[in-house]
Amino acid sequence: MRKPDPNMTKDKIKLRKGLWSPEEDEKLIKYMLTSGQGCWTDIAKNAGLQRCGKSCRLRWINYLRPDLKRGAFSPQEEDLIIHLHSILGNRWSQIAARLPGRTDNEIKNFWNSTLKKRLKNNTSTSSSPNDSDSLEPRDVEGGIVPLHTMAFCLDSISSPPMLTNNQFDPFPLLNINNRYDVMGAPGLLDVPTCLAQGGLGEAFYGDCGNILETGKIGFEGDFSIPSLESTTSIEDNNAAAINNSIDHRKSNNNTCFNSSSDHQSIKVGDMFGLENHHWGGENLKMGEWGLEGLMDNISSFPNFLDFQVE
DNA sequence: AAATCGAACAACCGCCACATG
DNA sequence: GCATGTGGCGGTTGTTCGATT
Repeated sequence: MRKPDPNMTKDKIKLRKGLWSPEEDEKLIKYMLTSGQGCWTDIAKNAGLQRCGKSCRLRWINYLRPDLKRGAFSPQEEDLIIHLHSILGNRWSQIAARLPGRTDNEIKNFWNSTLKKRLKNNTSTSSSPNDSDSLEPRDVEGGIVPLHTMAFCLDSISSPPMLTNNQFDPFPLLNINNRYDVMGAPGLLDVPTCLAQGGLGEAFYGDCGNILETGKIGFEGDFSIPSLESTTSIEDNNAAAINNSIDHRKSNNNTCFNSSSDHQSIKVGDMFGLENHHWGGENLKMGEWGLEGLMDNISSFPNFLDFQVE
């Protein structure tokens, strides 16, 4: 972490609360995309925002970040959320990490407002144990947990795409060369940590960020992600992401996930330039209940390659 | 047209872990 | 070891907006 700023308490100004205005959004976006470095308190100050750093961070992560996908959840995403929740419980950040372009807040809201009720209705007659807010993971041995889902979640990504010098990287968590994070502490986060914290959800470029498929893990269906190298350069992606970030307040009608034809499938190994590499450095809190061990078992699970949406 | 209600979403709050002096 | 600042997370509350009456 960063050392405390001794000036922090001196010039206390009245901090705004509540909804963000478009002007505030614009300020934050511009600052983040031009010089988004430093701790969030500094960012808030330097961007000319009368907001606390925490508020800026939340606004950026949940709403302004260029790689966010907006719009309704697809049936595949819903299914995945349900599956993941059955395994992970209310660990929204970890669930979000497995849903590219989605935030924990978004998923949490979706769960609380929609899925929970739907499951409740569906299970009101069957009294399925799956309907719960329990933080406890389901019993894998009982065969309820879809192991293929877990396999999708936790397969490793080894190395991020490289950017050349002076390229702005709106997703610096992935930039192993620069190795600074949005919060601005150089080298604060190494890549495995980034992936552990941000996970796949923050690991993909493009405004759609559809779910990956690897050589080992894939989906049958509409899941794919745009290739980094296929149709656009990284700079193009960044520019598009910037534009998208500024524009998406006006039109939140992305239809990602709905059209597989728009995207090319990509293997993670290709994407990151490595094959058959398993990254095992995630300091998983999940390990609290033996998820790592679970994953070891999953790799031998016969059907874990397939994700079938009923 | 106005009032009411509920769903969906945005943002805040409190807690915790971690880094630093 | 302690105090402090910061980031991250999950729970909760507040706000907006469309549907219904």
